Amino acid sequence: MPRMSEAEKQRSHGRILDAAALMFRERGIEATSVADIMNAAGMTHGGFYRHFASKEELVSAAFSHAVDSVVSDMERETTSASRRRDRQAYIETYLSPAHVEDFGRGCPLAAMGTELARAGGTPAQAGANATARMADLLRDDPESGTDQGLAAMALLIGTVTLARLADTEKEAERALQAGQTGIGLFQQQWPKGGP
Amino acid sequence: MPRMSEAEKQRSHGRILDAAALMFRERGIEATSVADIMNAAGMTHGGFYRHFASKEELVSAAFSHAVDSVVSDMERETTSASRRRDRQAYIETYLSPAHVEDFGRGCPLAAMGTELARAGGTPAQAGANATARMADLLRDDPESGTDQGLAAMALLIGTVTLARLADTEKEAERALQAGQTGIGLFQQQWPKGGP
DNA sequence: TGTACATCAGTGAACGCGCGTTCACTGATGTAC
DNA sequence: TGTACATCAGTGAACGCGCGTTCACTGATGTAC
Repeated sequence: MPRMSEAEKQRSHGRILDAAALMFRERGIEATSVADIMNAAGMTHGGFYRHFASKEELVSAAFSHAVDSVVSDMERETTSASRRRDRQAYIETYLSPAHVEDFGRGCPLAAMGTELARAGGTPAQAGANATARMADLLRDDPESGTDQGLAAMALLIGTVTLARLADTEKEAERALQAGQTGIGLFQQQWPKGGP
Repeated sequence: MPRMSEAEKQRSHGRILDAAALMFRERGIEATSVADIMNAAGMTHGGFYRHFASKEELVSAAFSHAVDSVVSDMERETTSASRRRDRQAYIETYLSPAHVEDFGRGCPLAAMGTELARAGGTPAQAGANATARMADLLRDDPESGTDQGLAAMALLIGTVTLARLADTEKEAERALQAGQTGIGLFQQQWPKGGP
């Protein structure tokens, strides 16, 4: 059957990235094998190394791919009003039971953050970039410091982590509610000053 | 050499638990093998199953052991003044560069939370228990709702997660600073009411 | 208190298995003339 | 436009390796008399 055309190869590449971005978040990096991902992408494992030099390289690429898919829509907004609307919608989705249940399509930092930090190197760097990108989008005002976005990001990640551990839906909802209240406080009461 | 006395066995059991609590946090659960832990505890891997029925059982036990070591001192405090002092000291230590660097002796939820949630079953239940325990200790006032402790816990976990991803010390410090400011807001401005 | 014996904590080889990676192979693609 | 040929995307078997778990074995411990 091989060889495929260049266009076909790029399509394969995209399918690998999509599958990896989903499965790494769903099951974790260590628990997901190269063969698992290639199967999900409709290929056998042997072809993997025509696309990536190693699993570690795929980890960075798939993580950044996942971040793009979550964030790039918001980055395109131009007016401050539409940005604010997007931000509110994002927070609402983030702190929803659906997000708690769906690791695979959820926040890449919440799903992979700790594993990336332990991995160090390129994967951790991709994580640091994502942090900056997402914190900037969550930043509420030019008047509040950049820290406000960072704190909001931290609170969102921590809240979803706790909600995912809860053994009942009710406890998960309580965690989400607490996170929501906290975000509200950050938006209304964060000390002004600093760029 | 075998067989050891009952007292000796209990000491071995403690060493396995200590090693597992350290290594699971340091390297992650999946990345730590039963043999690694037994070696660190000064034994060979074969004896493991005289102590635990499976690796999963050890995960729950070691996690709870880690939580105990972090939390039981605080739970012993009786007066509300000494509790408050302990709480402040705990938060300060939590949001320190030392904690960011030291996975192994740090917060078990920050190190293992996501992995426990994915594991489900007993490990996730142990995580849920720990959440309740720690959130209760972080709760600032009888006047603030229980949610305040939960939000504080979430912010702490998220902050350390982001700080651990940072590629420079300066960025890590910025995350910790943002978390500190957020905690301050929770303590002073959290809406009153609720049990 | 002394003796005979069952128990069982820890050892180290072995089990089947799946991992990340390599490689000879295939045949359609893209290129040179 | 047609032909000859090098390229290389994807296949599937194979590599060495470490995993969680099992097991026959050992000898000190704890127990029964």
